[in-house]
Amino acid sequence: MDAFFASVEQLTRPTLRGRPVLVGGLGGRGVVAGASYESRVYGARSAMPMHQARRMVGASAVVLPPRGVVYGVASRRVFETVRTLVPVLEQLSYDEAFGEPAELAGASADEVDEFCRVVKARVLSETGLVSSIGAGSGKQLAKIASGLAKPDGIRVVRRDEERSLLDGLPVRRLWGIGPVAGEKLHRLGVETIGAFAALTETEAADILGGTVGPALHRLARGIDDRPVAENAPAKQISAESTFPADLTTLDQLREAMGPIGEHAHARLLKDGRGARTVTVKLKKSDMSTLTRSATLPYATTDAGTLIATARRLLLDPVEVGPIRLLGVGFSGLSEVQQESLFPDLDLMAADDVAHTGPPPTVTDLAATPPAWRIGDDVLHPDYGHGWIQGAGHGVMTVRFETRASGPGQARTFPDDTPGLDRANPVDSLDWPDYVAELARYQSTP
DNA sequence: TCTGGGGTCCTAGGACCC
DNA sequence: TCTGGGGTCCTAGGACCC
Repeated sequence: MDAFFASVEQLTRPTLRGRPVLVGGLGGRGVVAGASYESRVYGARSAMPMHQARRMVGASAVVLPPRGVVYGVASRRVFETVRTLVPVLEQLSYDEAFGEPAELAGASADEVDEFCRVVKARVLSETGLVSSIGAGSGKQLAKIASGLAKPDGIRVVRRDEERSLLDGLPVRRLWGIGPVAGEKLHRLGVETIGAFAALTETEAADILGGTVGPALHRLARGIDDRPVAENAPAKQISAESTFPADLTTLDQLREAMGPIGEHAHARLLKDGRGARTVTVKLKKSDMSTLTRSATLPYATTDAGTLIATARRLLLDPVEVGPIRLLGVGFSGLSEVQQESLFPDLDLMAADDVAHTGPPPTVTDLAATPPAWRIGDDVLHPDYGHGWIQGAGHGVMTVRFETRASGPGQARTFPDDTPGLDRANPVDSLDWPDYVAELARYQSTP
């Protein structure tokens, strides 16, 4: 998908179409998670510090916090659509997947191109989102081709052009060569995939390690017979959070562990499996990370056990230095049987919880409801679904629009306007059946 | 005002077992 | 009476991906 997060924002908030949109953390330590093509013109890119991207784009930048649930639903719809044409998909992320449609075995480049056209058109008509498709003899080439196809394109790499295409590309374009490997190769004067391919396998192994080196060397030579396979179940479930300012005491870390541990635990419950190993991750102010882990004798879904284990693993900032990020991970995931050896004790414990309730969380203790923030979805009894364009000084500006409404009007209200309520962000993606029907009718030749 | 959050895979040392 | 080899599990760190 092209500029996926930003494109979903532009789809569901039509006023943003044609404008430089940046999606990501708004705080001082946020980075860009999605940049629309209009913002890329100014040099903004994913993973760039948000303040830097905002400065590059200037006053016209629209900066929005990520709406993960909306992207999740959009992503599901995209791949459900693709699956009708390519049943086996290997999903790489929210917005990218490999497929190897059986009917294209032995097909000509023109036939592959035509197939891609059908997929792209189907994704657009079903979801309203623009995609790019790359095709080649293996996953590495398909991936490179899809990068070349962007935006809104198709690129089919024929066998007889593989070598010349690969040879000229910077070695960093090889999937698996990151900043460290790229720098190692640069120091040795190896700048292109062709130059890397020209090394011996032994040299590749010496530079990049005995496993990774030869594997990447084969890819650089265009040898890529890795299968396309459905994703395996997750091996690890984690949550982490970067603090607005570094934490300097163990007490602060212990307190911060609550919501982060609960977040990770909620996702574990959603997965349905239990975890045996708890890992705590601490990122220091110099960006280096420390991890500590502990393995329990059995897998569990119990929040108390898992979070208490995580708390025991914390290190004291007085000893290790200020901490900017805390993370908790659960691994060693397996089905856990619900039957207990001690049902009576469990009943008593459940009774306990019923009487005392769960311990209060940080959010419970905040007396006031969370304030309206830029990007929030709202519902007004007369004007319908909208999003907050600006907030502060006791007033807020809401633009009433969704994917279905087209560009809408902005109105300004006092913060405490009765009837103005939080809305389900996913509703902004709604596309009434009759509109979809009409779109299909109009696109039929 | 530097650098998010959620993942996978690899390496390497040590414990432990046969 | 000084010491092999293979295997698994656990822990910690790091590269890389989107």
